[in-house]
Formats: sequence, structure tokens, C-alpha cells
Amino acid sequence: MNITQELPWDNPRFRNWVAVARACHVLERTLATKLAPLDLKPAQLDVLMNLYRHPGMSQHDLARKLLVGRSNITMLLPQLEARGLLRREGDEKDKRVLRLNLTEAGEALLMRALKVHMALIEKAMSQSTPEQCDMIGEQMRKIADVLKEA
Amino acid sequence: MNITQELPWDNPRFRNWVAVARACHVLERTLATKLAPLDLKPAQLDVLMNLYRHPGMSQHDLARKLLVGRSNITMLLPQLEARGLLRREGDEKDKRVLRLNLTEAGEALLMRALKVHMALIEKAMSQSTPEQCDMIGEQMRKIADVLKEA
DNA sequence: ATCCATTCGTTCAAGCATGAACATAATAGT
DNA sequence: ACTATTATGTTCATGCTTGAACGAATGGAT
Repeated sequence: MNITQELPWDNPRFRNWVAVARACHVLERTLATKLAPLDLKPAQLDVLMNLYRHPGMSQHDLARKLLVGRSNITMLLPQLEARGLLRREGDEKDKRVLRLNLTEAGEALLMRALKVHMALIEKAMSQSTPEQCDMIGEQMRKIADVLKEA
Repeated sequence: MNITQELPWDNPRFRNWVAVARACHVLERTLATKLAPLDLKPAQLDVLMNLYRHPGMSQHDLARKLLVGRSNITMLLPQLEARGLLRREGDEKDKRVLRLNLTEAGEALLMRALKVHMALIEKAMSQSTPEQCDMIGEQMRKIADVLKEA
């Protein structure tokens, strides 16, 4: 081991990952402000998106998809349910689980929010060629996989 | 405009960005747990890193670097100062600003935390070739730039 | 049948981040 | 010099997220 350990800032992998994290952070913040007129937070949009794609999901499944704790979902859903954006219905077979479904209003709001989200992502990713874009996605999926095992 | 508007999930840019966001999220959470033995949060590590690279920074500059509000810095620093990891000293010329510097202890803890951080990033980014890695960093810097203007 | 472990959802306290409102200091305009 | 504007940092209330502890329901082992 060297006396003067290599500083991370000289390491391309470090510098490049920092760029990834910053880009994520900036896009998240930007999305939050652009979503404000719809009275939606990014986390809430994530909920609506997942319920649209996976109707009848349980809260536990949703938490795992979103990479958050179960209690987070418990705190998050009542607001959306009170706004009439989704329904929570007890499962017949397993009385522990609550099945989640979007309402019409939820779907409608989701579609409006998706336009905002898509526009932002288009703006960001249109800087890359389709090949670069796909490569980035591929590498990122690998990263998520290898880290989930850690 | 089409009757059935294109769903984002069919759009490569959307899918690939989602992968980026997920990878970021997973790495952040993993870093948090790996940093727990040092009693450091990722946000606190970001502070130490920036002070190491830019000694004498003001709180405002630090907030801008970290992409957070100034009040966040105000809430964050006293803990680190109380632990003797950094000093806050009033500027002679401009009595509004506080100059921030790491202490010896702060630097020592930073070096230990950087080993953890680097190991994690190595694990993640070593899945990509150096060329892919650089390309990813380049694209992400472009994204951060174009979004900051929005 | 009866435990035992597991799973699902909830509650609660704690820690973070945010934005608005504020106080103080510096700067520019006149 | 005097005022108005801007810049820096703080305070405070609010909301989000987490993790631990809990209750209820399920499933499996004997």
C-alpha cells in the first residue's frame, strides 16, 4: 500500500460516478418543482406509476419496487387515497394484504404527470445517441443488480 | 396527437433513465449502511469531501456545491463541528461569511470514509470498461448542465 | 390441534431536508 | 451621506423517510 493513498478525485470511476449522482439529484429536484402545480411529489408519482403497471399490487410489493421501507408506504398511501387517486381493498384469500388499484382520477392525474416527467427525461437523455442511451441503461441495471447482492 | 399516447415504458430514454435513478438510489442506500460504523451519513461525507477539496469555503458555496438549501447546511454543520471534524471561523473582510475548514480529526475520518465509498464505487463501476465509464460520466455532466438552465 | 416462525400492515419517535421569514452585513445608486 | 438592494447565515414549522416495536393473519411442523 502506498504512503500517499490514491485520492478518489484522481480516479475516473469516482469522478464519473459523482457525475451520475449529481445528474440524478438535479433531475429529481427539477421534477419536484415541475410537478408542484399538480400537487404531486416525485415519490407519489412513483407510486402511481407502479400501480398503473401492476394493478392489484400489495403494499409490500410496492415498497420493494420503490426500494423504500414498508412504513413509508403506509404513510404515503392515505394522502393519495383521500384524494381519490387509488383504492385499497382487502384481499379475500389473505386477510393481511391490501390490494392497491388506481381510480379513474388517479389514472388521469398520472397521465398528466407523465407528460411532465417524460418531457424532462427527453430533455436530459436527448443529449445522448440511442446507442449511448441504451448502453447507459444497461450498465446501470448491472450496477443495481450487483449492489443488491451486497 | 395519437389517441393512445405513447406510454413512457415503451420509450428507451424513459426506461434507461429509470435504471439510472434506481442505481443511484441503491448505491446511496448501500453507502449509508456501510458508513454507519463510522457514524457518518452520506450527506455528511459530502460535506467533508467538499471541505477537503475546497478549504475555506463559505456555507453558501458549500450549499451550492451540494445542491441543497443554505438552511440545510446550517442544520448539518453544528453536529460535525461539535464532533471536532471541522472549524467555522468568521471572515475578516466580510463579517457575514463563515470560512469552513477540516480539522485533523475531520481529515482522518474522511480518509476512512473514502475507503468505504471508493470500494463501493469500484464495485459498481468496475462492471463497465474505462471507455464506457468515461462516456457515462460525460453524458451525465451534460445532463446536469442542461437541467441547471431549466 | 397446537405451537412457532414468517409475513403484512401499522404506529411511533427520531432524524433530515425544505422553504419562508428574519437579522445582520455589505454594496450600489443617488 | 442615505437609502435601497443584495448577500449570508439562522430560525422555525412542515413534511418525508427510516427503523424498531407491535398486532393480526398465515403456514408449517409435529
